Amino acid sequence: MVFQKRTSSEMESCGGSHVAEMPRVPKSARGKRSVRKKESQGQAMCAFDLLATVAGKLLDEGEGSLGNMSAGSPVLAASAKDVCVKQEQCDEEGKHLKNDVMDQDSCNESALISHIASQRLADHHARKGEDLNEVPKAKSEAVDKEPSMISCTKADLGSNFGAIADRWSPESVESGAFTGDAAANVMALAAAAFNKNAPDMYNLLDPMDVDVKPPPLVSSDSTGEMPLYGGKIHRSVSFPRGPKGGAECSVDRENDDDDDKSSGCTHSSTATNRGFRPNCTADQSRVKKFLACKYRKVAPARMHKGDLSYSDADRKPSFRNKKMYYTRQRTQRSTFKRRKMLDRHSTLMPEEFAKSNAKRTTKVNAREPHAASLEANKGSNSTPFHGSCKSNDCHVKLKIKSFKVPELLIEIPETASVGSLKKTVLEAVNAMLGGGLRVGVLHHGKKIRDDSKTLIQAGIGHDDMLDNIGFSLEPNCTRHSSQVAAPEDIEFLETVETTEPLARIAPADSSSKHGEVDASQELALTPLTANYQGNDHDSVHSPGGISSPEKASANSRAIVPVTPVDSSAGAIVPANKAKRSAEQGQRRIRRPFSVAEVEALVLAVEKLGTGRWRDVKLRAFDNAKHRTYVDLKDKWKTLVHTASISPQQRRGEPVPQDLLDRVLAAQSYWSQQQAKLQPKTPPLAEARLLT
DNA sequence: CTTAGGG
DNA sequence: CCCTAAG
Repeated sequence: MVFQKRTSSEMESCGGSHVAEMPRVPKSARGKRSVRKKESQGQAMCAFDLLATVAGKLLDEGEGSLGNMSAGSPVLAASAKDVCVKQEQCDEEGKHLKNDVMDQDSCNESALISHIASQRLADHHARKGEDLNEVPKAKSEAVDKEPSMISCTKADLGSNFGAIADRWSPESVESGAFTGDAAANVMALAAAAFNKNAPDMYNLLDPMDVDVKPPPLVSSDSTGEMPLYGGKIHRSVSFPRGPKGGAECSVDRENDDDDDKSSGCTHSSTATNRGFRPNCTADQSRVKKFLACKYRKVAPARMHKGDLSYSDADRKPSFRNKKMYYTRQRTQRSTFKRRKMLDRHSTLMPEEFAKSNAKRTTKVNAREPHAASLEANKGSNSTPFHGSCKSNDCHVKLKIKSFKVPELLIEIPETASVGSLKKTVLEAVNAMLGGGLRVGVLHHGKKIRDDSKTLIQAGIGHDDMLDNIGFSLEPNCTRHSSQVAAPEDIEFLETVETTEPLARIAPADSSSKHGEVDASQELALTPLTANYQGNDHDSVHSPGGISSPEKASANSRAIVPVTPVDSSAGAIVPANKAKRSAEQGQRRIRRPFSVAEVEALVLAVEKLGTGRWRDVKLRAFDNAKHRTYVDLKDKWKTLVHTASISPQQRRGEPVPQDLLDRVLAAQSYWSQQQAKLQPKTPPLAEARLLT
């Protein structure tokens, strides 16, 4: 039982209700990663799970607990304890279970807390003679099915605090989304209850290892914190505490999905559903070469299994399979990475790709994993090029009206709808673009391969018949052609929020100048894609906003690839074995952090502290496929630096001063925090040195 | 793989 | 951003 001891000071300042992040103590102190919370998944059911576990245990217990219950004693507490004891007794399985439960710890602390709180309240009232009937009854129900646990809570709450309940819809309870006010109220109540029943509370909390961490530097207030990138929404509620003006106690609540309807904070990027943002974010991030093999060896066929079970397991854990479930869960991460690597390593095995997609894709016909496969033809595809170039001086003016996409071969079942056809094509194109393209130049029908040649050398001059020149998009790039955005770029564009899915990739337009219309419509119509949009938009309206829809329609822009690919796009794989191998050594393109990103980063660091970059990533940039934790760390580094230099010396998109201030504040706070915990024998050591 | 730092 | 040593 990992029972993080509270610092006495923390106890005082927080009245025992403090739940904050644990600073990353020097490696060892923090324990193995196994204990690391799987923040990225199953957060919704964390609290749920515990309850479920309890319920399950209770069921197994049989009469014992039931009797307990009718007695009106804090069932939850009792059972929780029970579970613990039991777990300790049990061997293997028990351990797993226990660990797993703890694994989830912080994932949904507040959910637990609030739940507990309400439970407490209910108990409280029950003891006072109120709701005597209702409460026990609700509880017994709760033991039967986990869902009722929730409703029970709500019921209790409702009967006692109608006002709150009003704003606390079942959904919100379940998903953990409450409005700031409601949350505040609840939390206040919780706090009250907490104090009254502190001892009991501990019983509840301890087994959960409700992360006891030093107070976060800044606990977001009731306005709630809203990570910009996560698919989850962090709502923090802080309840007033003792005289100490220091850090606040905050219970951070991370809900993960579809909730938030009641929270009033709607943001495209928050409207995501975790189930859809699975592991497979076809991460383009760089992965060390060897790993791929390594992983492949380790878990060859596991992938599918894990993947497929993911959503299910995630949403509907079963008591019985708990062990299995968590095991899988644990596996997931590596699965994710694995996929990343496979991705990186050129081609994804069609099967896997398709399969994993089929799972999340509502559209892709499950029976037809290879709903669409395409093949781009190897050769270059000449393009209709309207060389309307006037020449003046030594400049050659070219006007490219459109590019022709390399030939694509698409297979789709006859039964497929036109919509899905469109989508498939779109995906195919995107996939291809994502796979990398290169621009070829044709002159008099001949390919000019030597990139170093000057135009003149190549024979392209003003007096040249410009009609003789042509461009082509070629699959399989060794992208050195600056013309085409690197896959990451594409991703970026896509994520930047623009809606144009892809502008004009089709042959010369025939009617509409806004080629993107079609595509975007398509996207919009596809729930699936819509989801991605939410998911993948890692940056929310970057202030410095890169692209705007209009931009895309500029006719000069022959190509504006915006790939919805990534994670889930389609069951298509660029047939052209886009060999990215060459790009192995390619430096990633530079993507300056937007203010929004910076803010998200700051927010996350304020809460998690420095030195937990992986967590920060997961928390605030989970959806930003680029932006590795190393990036975040680096960014923080530069932010700190930036903050410490004069504004005049800063470059790039100016970061709001207040953000920088927060950076400094957080930086110093956490470094202190670290210093405090670091020296295990600081006093002694120093003393010695001094003597 | 993650962290932490230097480059 | 990249690269690496450590853990």
